[in-house]
Amino acid sequence: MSLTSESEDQMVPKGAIGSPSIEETSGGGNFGVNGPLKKGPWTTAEDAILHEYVTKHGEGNWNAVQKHSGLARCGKSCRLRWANHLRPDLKKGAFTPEEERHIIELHAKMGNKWARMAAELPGRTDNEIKNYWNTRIKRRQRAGLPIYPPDICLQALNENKQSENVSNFSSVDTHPDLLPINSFEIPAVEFKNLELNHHLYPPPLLDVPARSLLDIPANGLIVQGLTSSYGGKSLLSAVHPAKRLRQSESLFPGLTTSFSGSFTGCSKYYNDGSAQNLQSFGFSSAYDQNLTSDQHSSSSVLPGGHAPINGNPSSSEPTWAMKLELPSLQTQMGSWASPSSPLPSLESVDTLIQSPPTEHTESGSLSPRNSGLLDAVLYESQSLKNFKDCTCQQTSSLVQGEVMENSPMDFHGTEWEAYGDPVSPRGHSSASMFSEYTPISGSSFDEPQSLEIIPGSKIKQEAGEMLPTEYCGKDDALNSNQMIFSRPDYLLASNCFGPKGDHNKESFHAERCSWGTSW
DNA sequence: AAGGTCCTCAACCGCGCGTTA
DNA sequence: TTAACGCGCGGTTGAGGACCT
Repeated sequence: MSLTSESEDQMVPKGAIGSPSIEETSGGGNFGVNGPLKKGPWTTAEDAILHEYVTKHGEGNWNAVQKHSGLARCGKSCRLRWANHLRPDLKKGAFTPEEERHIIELHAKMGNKWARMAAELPGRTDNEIKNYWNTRIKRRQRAGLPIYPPDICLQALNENKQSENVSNFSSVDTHPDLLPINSFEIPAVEFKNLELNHHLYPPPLLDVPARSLLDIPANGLIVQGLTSSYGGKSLLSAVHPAKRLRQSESLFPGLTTSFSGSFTGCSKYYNDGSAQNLQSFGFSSAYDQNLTSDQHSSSSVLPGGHAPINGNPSSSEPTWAMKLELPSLQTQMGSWASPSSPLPSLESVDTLIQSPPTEHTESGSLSPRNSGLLDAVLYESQSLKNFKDCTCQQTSSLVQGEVMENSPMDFHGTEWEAYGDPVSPRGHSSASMFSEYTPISGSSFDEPQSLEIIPGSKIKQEAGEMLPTEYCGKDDALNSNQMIFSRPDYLLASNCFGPKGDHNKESFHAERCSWGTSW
């Protein structure tokens, strides 16, 4: 589908550089110095003009290209064409297996940071990578396969842990901005939205969307930000600012919203009758205790100042569930597999679910954090204090929750099997799902809990005992299994989107086997 | 062979950030 | 201080080829 192979090259006469004679089918109402700006596929003649111009004048100042080259293309279009097709250092052709592998690894670490990924793949463009990934994702989702191979999960986990060691949570003490990024940053509103919008998702249609939702990585970016100052930027820099403002606003303002209540819709939706469990699984209590105890803190804890600014009108699109953001495994690794960031990725949820406006979005107020003033810092400090004060309560409440009805062993045994049924809309206990998060949510900053003491870690260990080693390779079986269990898709799929006890072992095996052949 | 569907990917769009005047 | 501009990024769209019935 080469654009330059088009036979309409004549549309732009050779030697048109400097000539305003390029016009023909102008796509839109935009006008440049050369008349209406053209849109659509580039012709070889246009390519030649652009190439010549850039060769002569260098890259940059793309609007000048449009002005001086005679191209009836906006600077933006010129830049894109050059970057994606004309650059001399571009590597054409299909991705090599090595490149594919690298992309997977990079995505596990970075999420949808296409430009960054492209920087790691010489000769490849962000657009190429993005298209490749999206295609690949669709394929795998159709096949009901996991997005990441276990070894990459493991690798991402290890890297994430390393980076965590470099900048561990001690930084919280000195970096108030990081404090907010903790396990309590749960997009309760998102779940609320699930309820609000569940009518959009007739159970039969859940398969793909649910899968997509689940495949979302937790907000690894959060961890990333915490642990490795991704790209030299601060914490949430990895999260698209636009999204933070346009979508996330609605994520957190409703932190006072009972998580259980929010998820009730989900459980109800999936007809697994786990609403009760959800309500008591402890997450809600943890949330409520911590967040509702201080509404300000609920918004102040929002990383990057996600505090609601308004009703977030832009996030009302009902298309939320169809988004396929595949979050970074780092997210998964960090947020799901490590005690430090236990909760579902804010970004992933954020990205996946464009929250419709809710009453919560209005209930929120600007977080003091956003002010950048001293009081914000003080406020931050207070929030931290409150957080710590609540930690014990939360933890205990979690333990006491009905979720405990699910013994770890029981829970994990079935969950694992459930993982193999990625498209099963039917339910598993949502409560059990949260049981994994819960422990983490109750973790304390000043207690980088060991795996032994956090329920989540215990779960992992048990999971590892139950998992077939061949899935991940003998040596890494345990770790890989841990990874699997830390995967958001696994967690969600097994807990929220299917009734407990209703598992598809065939699917599981199919998926398990797929790892060895589909990469 | 024709029609329909799926898939790929180039290109566009909207947005935010940084710089500059 | 702020508005304008340039740029880059990520998400989405749609044309066209491939495949299927």
